[in-house]
Amino acid sequence: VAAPPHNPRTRRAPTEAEVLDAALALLDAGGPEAATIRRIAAAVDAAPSVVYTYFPEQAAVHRALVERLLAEVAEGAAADVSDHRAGGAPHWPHVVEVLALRLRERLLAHPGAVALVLGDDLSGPSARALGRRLCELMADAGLGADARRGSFLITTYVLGAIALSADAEQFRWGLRRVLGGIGTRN
Amino acid sequence: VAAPPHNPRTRRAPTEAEVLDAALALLDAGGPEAATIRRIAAAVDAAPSVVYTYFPEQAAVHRALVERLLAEVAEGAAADVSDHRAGGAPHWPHVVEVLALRLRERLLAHPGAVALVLGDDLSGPSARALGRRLCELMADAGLGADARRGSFLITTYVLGAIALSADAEQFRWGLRRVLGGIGTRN
DNA sequence: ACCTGAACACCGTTCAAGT
DNA sequence: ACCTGAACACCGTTCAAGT
Repeated sequence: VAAPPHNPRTRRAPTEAEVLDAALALLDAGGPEAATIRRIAAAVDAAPSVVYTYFPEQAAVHRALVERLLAEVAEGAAADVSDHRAGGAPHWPHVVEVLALRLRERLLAHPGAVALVLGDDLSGPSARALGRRLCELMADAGLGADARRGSFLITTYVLGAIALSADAEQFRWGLRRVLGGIGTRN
Repeated sequence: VAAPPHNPRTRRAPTEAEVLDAALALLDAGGPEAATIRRIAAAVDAAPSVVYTYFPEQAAVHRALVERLLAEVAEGAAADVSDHRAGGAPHWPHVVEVLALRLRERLLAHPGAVALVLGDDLSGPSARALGRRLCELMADAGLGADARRGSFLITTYVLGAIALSADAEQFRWGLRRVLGGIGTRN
């Protein structure tokens, strides 16, 4: 019942989301070097050049994948932080810990994407939103001028630990020490 | 006065060190994607396959480059640590700080190699030697069973900061907080 | 026995040629 | 006007053919 695959008139052009879905599936199945433009195109049953309909170069596909992965984390973060501000207010280190664990979990679900995130300049909307949330938390914690540095330190630690494949226990231990170090007056 | 380049009898086969020199030069000049097996071979005026005389695959060239870069740092570290143990003994955080700054400096001299180090599993001799030195320092500091975790945390921070292009001031600030966090009883 | 370079199976990216 | 797929300039890797 499928349409004849070689007639352009019956073949619907793939969506940007379909292209990204295919890229992520290839990334999960075969790591970063499997998520080739040509294979992405083949996965959506199209010519290689269709990818260029949405992305000017391969790096743009990578950026879009990073954005997609960080978007969920950023949304969750927004909710957590406003909960924190409104309600009973657990200690800020706990909120950061939840955030960090969520980010790690999200990335470990797509190990092939780790290299992409590490290579990213984190200038996308979701990366910026995450950084902003962290900054707010640090500022609320009374770090003042050091809030920016503190949030950068946390980001550094979380991504470094993921790059070095820290296990869950090591990750928690290090995170707590980092948070302790930030909280201590120098 | 140069020998005719196309006569194999007068063309000396390149050394492993010459191959690595060429690879590092290409890495410095054009980033990771410029250090191609074919371009490395061309730089030493040979056929692509000469690289396979010394390295079974491209990843082995990358590992060798990481090893070469870390070797200097590891040697310096050995000297610093034994100084620390023998002499007037500055605080261990100071020794770690020197070590961390040296590693950062060494890697920043070859920005193209940063991705290689982050992708490496740090199982080479120099990486292990560095890890051992850090562990000794942590153990001397009285961390006991946490020495291993502490040294891993430091490595995580240093590599993470390099990956995220932290500037010198941010690097020092974060490093001191990390060291402070390790030093504090939980 | 050894080393080469041509060959193979891929890449990312572009753009003339068809509809 | 639009989209395709052939073409271009590269890759990493292998191995028959020469010395």
